[in-house]
Amino acid sequence: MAREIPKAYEPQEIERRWAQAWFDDNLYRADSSHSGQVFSIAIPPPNVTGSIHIGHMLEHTQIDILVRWRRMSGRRTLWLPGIDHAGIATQVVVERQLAKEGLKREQIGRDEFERRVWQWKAESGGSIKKQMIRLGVSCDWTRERFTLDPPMYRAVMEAFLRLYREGLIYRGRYMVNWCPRCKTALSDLEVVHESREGRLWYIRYPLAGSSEFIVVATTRPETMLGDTAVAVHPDDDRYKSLVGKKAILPLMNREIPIIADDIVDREFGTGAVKVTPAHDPNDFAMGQRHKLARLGELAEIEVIDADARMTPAAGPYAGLDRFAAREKIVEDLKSQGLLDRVTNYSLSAAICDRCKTIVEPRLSVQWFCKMKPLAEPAIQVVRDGLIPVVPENQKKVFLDWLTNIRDWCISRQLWWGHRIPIWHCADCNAMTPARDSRVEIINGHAQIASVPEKCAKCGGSKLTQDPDVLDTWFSSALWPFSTLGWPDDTPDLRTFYPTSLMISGYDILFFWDARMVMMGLHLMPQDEIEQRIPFRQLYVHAIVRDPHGMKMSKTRGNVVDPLEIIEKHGTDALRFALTVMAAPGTDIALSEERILGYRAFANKIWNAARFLFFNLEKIESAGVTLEELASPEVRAKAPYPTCDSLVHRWIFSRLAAVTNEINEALENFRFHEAAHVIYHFFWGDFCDWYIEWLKPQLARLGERASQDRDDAIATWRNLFAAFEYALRLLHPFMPFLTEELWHKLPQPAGAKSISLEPFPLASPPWKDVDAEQSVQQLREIIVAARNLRAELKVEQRKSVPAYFSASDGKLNGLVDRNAATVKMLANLSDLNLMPRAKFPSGLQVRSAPSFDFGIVHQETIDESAEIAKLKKEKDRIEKDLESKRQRLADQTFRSRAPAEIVRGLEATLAQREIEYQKTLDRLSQLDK
RNA sequence: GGGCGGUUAGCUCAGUGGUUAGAGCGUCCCGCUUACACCGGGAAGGUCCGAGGUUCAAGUCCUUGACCGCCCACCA
Repeated sequence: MAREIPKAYEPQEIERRWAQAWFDDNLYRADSSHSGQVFSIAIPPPNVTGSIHIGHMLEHTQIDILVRWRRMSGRRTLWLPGIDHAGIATQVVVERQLAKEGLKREQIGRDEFERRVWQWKAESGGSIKKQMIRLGVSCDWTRERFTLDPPMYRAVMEAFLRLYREGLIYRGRYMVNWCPRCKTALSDLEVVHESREGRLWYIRYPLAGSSEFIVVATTRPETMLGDTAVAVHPDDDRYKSLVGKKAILPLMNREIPIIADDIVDREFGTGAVKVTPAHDPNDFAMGQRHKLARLGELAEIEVIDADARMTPAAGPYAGLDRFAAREKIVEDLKSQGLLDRVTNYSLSAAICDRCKTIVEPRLSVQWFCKMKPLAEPAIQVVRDGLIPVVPENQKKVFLDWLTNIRDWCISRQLWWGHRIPIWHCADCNAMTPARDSRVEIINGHAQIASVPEKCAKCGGSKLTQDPDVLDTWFSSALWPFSTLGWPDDTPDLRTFYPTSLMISGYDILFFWDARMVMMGLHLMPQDEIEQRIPFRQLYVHAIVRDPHGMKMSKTRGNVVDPLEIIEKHGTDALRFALTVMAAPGTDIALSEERILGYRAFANKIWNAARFLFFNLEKIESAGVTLEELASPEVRAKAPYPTCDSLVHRWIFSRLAAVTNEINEALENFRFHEAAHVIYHFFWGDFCDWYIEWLKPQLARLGERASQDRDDAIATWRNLFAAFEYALRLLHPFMPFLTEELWHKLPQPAGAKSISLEPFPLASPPWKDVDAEQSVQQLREIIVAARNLRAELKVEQRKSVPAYFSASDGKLNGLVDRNAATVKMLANLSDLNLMPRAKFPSGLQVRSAPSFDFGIVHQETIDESAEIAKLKKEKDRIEKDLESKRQRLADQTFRSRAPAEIVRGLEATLAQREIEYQKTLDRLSQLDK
């Protein structure tokens, strides 16, 4: 048994050692072959390209706390880890690598490109896993998943094929968000809007056969080349007469109709709008409505291509970049006198979430998932509380989004991802799906196996697979069940689905959480809807901000790297800091000072342990072994009675209370409360009071008298038992520290980890109101004594005599019985109990409603300051008394408020009156 | 345009209608008492953003205003 422990807690080596041990031992492997209550959770899989950031740290900390707590509480617990292939992000990384070699992916081809990505993954993709292991997350690593692994690939194929056959996935030419840099379509969610200063150009469109103009306002003059109409509101008197007439499109000299449509806002600009069906979603819809197709091929004129360059249809501007074209067009309009005016206009720019390039609305052929039918059941389960959402206001956000949901563009023009299992016929253009979802492994990687042999429509054999891959979030949506073996009916799926809980950030509520609910409900086979939901609860956590509440960002330079912090202060300290600040629904302002504070907390506990072991030599020289004091069997029978057991009754009563508070807080995701409770218990109750109070008793071990000796042994046993019990309470929050210390205590043979020990659950029978009250009163008296000493500038080490007067005999008896402790903790040489009236003269006295406490004052006190202070106190009490008396005099209050409240107020008033009187007494003493 | 948060001590934040509103850090005073200076003891510091209202009782509930932040939206 290692008795010597270092003076300061140095977490680095200890944490690394335990993290590795937990991983190597497969300590958190979940068993699906037994019955019993289950707690399961699927990790929000970090991106394979990523590195652990502070958001992961928060998320993993919260999950790990709950997982450790549930596991210790006896649930069969699974936390399933995994990594996401992260389509665009990963592809970008490898493309950059290629660029360094002067290559583009098109040059090396799809197969070679995919090979390169896999190679990259093999080399660098493991770092995030290593980091997670280092964090000590209690995942079941035997069940680790990667979204492109064969079983997952197959699940994605299965989901796609089913939805396709049901008509919920379709292909078509629609307006999508197009990123000209990533060269792929994006879903609406992957486009973010940023407010930017822009311009509004007013352009004159000459009316055909007239010298008049109609002026339109636009933020995007370059699109005018693709205009096929001008639209006005049908009720707009200014333009009514023009509807049905033609305008001449400047620069292109094309005749376009003037149409009327309700969507036009009469207030905006001139009330006349140019219509560009190929480059604006509204205009596209208008084009459809007005069947501009009757104009033949001019209906949707694409003037901007996939690279955001002007197409041949842009005439003289062909080949120019979209923004260069804009400038030139404005120039040309100006020189032709067709630019009416330009105003400043603040607009919201649509930009690619990944690369921040301005996104282009673009017509293209894409795959879509029909959302309305999927959203309805999801709305139902959330609305009806089958999946409670915490904090609850997120529920509304969730439901609003689902209610207004639009179809989801699921195809991406990338090479890294799950390839769409559909084949196109070269002869008749019909589509033929894979025959089933089976996958085969080619070059070590999954790929669809059941390739169709001939076209389902014409029987032709010239089939080519659709080149697109699926949005990464499509596979994410299946995560809670694809990771458990779906579509097969596996023991894991039967045991752990629905998962117990989903914890994720509010930033991916729509990206991920909502889609998991929809897919789970639609694809899982069970009849009962509550068996199909992907998780039984949804906890939405906040984001971590910098010390001033600013969002962390690379450009601001205020990003903190959790791994750096961990190296400096330890994982436990960071975990605790994040936890104690994590009130549901509010963001966290994380500062290094705060982390330092919890590093100090870890050190405090470390040193409490150190104290326990410090005296072992003395103990052993007295012939007592550590096992006798702290073996599991001995601990189990605590608390042990002693001849003066007040403080023991008190600490165990506190433990009982704290146990209930922590369990209840965790039950309700009130992480900050739970952490707060254990913090103050350990530091305040256990270290500051319990240990300090016990010190003299512990020292009595060497004494000959058998009563003292027995008492000392009982005291030691209680101390160890309380400490070990508290370590278990703390373990989910500070896993490393508690594991290390727990192993320094005697443990049963084969005991592996504190994390597999029971978490204190059922309310232990230790509640002792009398002991809590008594210790509270003694604490107040000791604090009053210290307070008075400090005010009188009595030297800290100097022991002085004191006088004490209690308001009642009970308190007097309590102080009498505990005089030794009071004297020790307040450093008093003597404690004389006598009525206030008999206090010797020349004392300085401090008073509380229930007692007076006096010591001889050594120095003259600053009387005027003292008087000022007392007057302030007097005013305060007067105000308080007045308001209380008023309330008590109010008959409505007396008749309507609960009797308990009235009684409480009366009692407080009585106390305050005593305080008031005592304050007046002191004032009159000083004033004379 | 719609919606959601927030405004409480110098700073960052808790606070579940009820008796004298809390924490951490910071500040000030005193202490290296053999667990811990990553410590111990003590102290100062708040008309809970403003205005109305409900209630016996409001930091807490309602209405409204101001300011700050965020999300959503087919804001030419």
